[in-house]
Amino acid sequence: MSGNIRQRLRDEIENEILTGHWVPGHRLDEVALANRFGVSRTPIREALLQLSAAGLIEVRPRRGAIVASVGAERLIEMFEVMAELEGLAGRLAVRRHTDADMKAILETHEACRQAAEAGDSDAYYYENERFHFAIYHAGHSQFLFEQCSALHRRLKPYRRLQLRVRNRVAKSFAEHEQVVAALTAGKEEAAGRALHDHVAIQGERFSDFIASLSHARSSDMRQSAAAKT
Amino acid sequence: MSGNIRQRLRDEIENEILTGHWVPGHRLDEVALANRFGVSRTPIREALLQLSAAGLIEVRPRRGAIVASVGAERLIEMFEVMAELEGLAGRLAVRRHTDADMKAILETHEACRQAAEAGDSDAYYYENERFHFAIYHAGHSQFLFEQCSALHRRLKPYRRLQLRVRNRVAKSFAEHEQVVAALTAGKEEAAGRALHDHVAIQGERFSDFIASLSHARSSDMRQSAAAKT
DNA sequence: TCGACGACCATTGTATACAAGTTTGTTGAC
DNA sequence: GTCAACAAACTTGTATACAATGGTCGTCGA
Repeated sequence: MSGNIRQRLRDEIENEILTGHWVPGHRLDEVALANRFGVSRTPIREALLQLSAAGLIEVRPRRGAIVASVGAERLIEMFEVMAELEGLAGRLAVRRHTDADMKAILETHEACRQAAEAGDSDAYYYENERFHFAIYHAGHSQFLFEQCSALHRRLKPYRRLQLRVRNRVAKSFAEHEQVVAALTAGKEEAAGRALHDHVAIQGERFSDFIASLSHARSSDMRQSAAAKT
Repeated sequence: MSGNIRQRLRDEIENEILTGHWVPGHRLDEVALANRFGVSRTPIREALLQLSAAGLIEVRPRRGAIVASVGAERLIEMFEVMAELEGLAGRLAVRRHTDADMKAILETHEACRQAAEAGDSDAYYYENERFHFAIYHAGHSQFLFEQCSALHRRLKPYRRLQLRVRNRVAKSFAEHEQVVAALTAGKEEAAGRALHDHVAIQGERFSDFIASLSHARSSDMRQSAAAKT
């Protein structure tokens, strides 16, 4: 139970950020975190530096670490890259999937269907994640799997918010159906395109979506600034 | 001149790895590095952890850090992803490039031509890098630029080795010509495909290439093991 | 009353000390 | 002679102390 402490800290802090519990711009106080987790500053610092290397936080020399703020343009860029990688994963999945891979994909697809029909966006959010990971896995490229996973996790909070938009769950599932159809038919290009568009469509709608989000954030910051005084 | 020490250490160590000065599997001794750079273990550890987050080294709890060994399959996977991202960068460059972007691309292209005609593979290696970065830049996607840069740097040593293969420089330049032609003609898909294939072709040839590389490495290790006794 | 300069305090960066674990070498027994 | 077990030394992980810097608050002057 040593050496894993840093790992645990990294995961906990990462989780706080990815769940949106800490707003972008939120300052990460080393001593406060050390007290909270009952450790010294050293492992905290090491965890923070790892997170900074992953791009989740920004460390400004002598001025502490803050949760990285992801601007609208950058978010769109990230979805753009994600779309490209998902497309690749889809094509590779068609070429390389085993029976077990396809079984896993179809199972998660069915779980998505149930969540979608129940109108349960939180359940859909969870099953959707499993569906995509099943496809990454079926591509049989460890590196691509890691890249996709990292980006997927990074975009998690925004994806979750978007699923709450009216009808988005139903549309998302319809897109999944196309993906599955192409996969089972063994149509490489179609599967790639379907997955690409499935992700890209989310990025494309973000221009206006972000506007409301950054609005909410600025009110949050006003709130926390007021609480500080 | 503080807080940059860690950055400097990170870059120095990263450089040692990327230039192939330290073989995969090489153990990174914290005190040795601390002595070498004239600092304490703390900033060394922090630099190492950042590198581990970037995937350049592996840290095994209580057992120290080693230079990550990149297996043949993984290397091919990385080129596969790189090809995909370069393709995207090419297509975006067609859509979004400014006059200055195109000027930069053509300039580096000409520099490549001169190096290729001179048969100077080292110069070509350098100019080739600038050429690709110019294209990443022309895509006007900060995130994509970062992803491409990181992967490009990561694959640097292998690319350099490959350029020494007979005729590879000439063939590489011929591929660049196609890329430039598609870019100037404004053909998005063609540019994307040309760049994709330009990178993918390198990965595809690695199966046999790696065999000789790992052979050379094992003889290196025998050598260093002999030197140790 | 507003702005600028200075001092103090809070927080980060680095070093060192201490604890815990892994590896290696030596010794003994089979 | 070889294998195993124990011990010591070396290496990593964590805590704490100290140094350095940036921000903030207060005071003084215009």
